[in-house]
Amino acid sequence: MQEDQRLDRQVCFALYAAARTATAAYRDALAELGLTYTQYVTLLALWERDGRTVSELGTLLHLDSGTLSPLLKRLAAHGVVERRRDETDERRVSIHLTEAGHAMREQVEAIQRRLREHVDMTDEELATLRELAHRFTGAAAPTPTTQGASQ
Amino acid sequence: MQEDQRLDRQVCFALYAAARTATAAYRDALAELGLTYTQYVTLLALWERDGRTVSELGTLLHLDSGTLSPLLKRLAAHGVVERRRDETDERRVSIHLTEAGHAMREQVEAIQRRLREHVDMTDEELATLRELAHRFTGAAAPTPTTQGASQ
DNA sequence: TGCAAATAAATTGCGCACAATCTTTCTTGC
DNA sequence: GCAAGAAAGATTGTGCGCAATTTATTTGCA
Repeated sequence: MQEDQRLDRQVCFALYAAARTATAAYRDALAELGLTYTQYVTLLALWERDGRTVSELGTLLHLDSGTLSPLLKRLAAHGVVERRRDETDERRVSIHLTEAGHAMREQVEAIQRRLREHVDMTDEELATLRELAHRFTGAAAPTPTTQGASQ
Repeated sequence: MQEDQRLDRQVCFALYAAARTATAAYRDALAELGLTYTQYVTLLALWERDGRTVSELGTLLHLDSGTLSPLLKRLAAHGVVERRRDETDERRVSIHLTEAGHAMREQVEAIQRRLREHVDMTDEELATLRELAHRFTGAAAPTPTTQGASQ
């Protein structure tokens, strides 16, 4: 009866499906470098600025320590990053790229270029998709229960 | 150096973040019904057509039996669906909504309406986002290694 | 100064996602 | 009819993603 309830009308489902398609597209190529998609975006954040704390990465990637702690431990075990206790604040742990971590950047760039070519959409379309997805993230993020559910 | 490598330039990361924001927006409301987001989309698929097999659900939701089998077992344990061995083909298992499963539909509709109101984007913007995300899913889905990586 | 509250990470537990494997049932080619 | 292969679903194992809790450290304030 309610046509708005159909699966193919749902923006959220479209995003859910697209996001998993995106990570799937990276999967095989990243696996050759021994990386998962989330580990890859963590490296993107570190290439942009090295030495971030766990919390900073969490804010940027929208992930908490429950996800990042073991993930960073695996990246460290893999020799890609190094974890350092902050000397001025012993609660903090800063994450630093190793030589191997820096070296991966070029290979990842090649992967990104290859995947971009594989997607049959224009730059404009992808830019619009990115912008709208970004706006959606901002618009839907603050939980509705906190904002106006007291009534 | 490569500005295209920046996190906020990545379409995939925008989708990854937006999808998690979307499921997060549903989380609390669905939790009151005892549902997760993936269980919810499974119900959407069944409300549209009841009695689907595990494979059909898998095709529609882009999920495999490794995800669906335990998920459907939980939905069944929760009294929302019922699993039936197909009599003509004993390999198949068809999933049927229970009375409780049908009854949930209205409450879910209310949740959807409430969340829609909470997102400060126009119908046109959301429609464009949905369409582009859908196209992206189609465009990026066939793995690049299968298509043209033999060179 | 001292102690409660806040903050940063880590840990635990559960539910996806997904690859890989296994079991059961069906189809097929003969 | 029967063996080989395919198909459907379940199982196992790993890595997120997130809530809830725990531990360690720092801050604030009486």
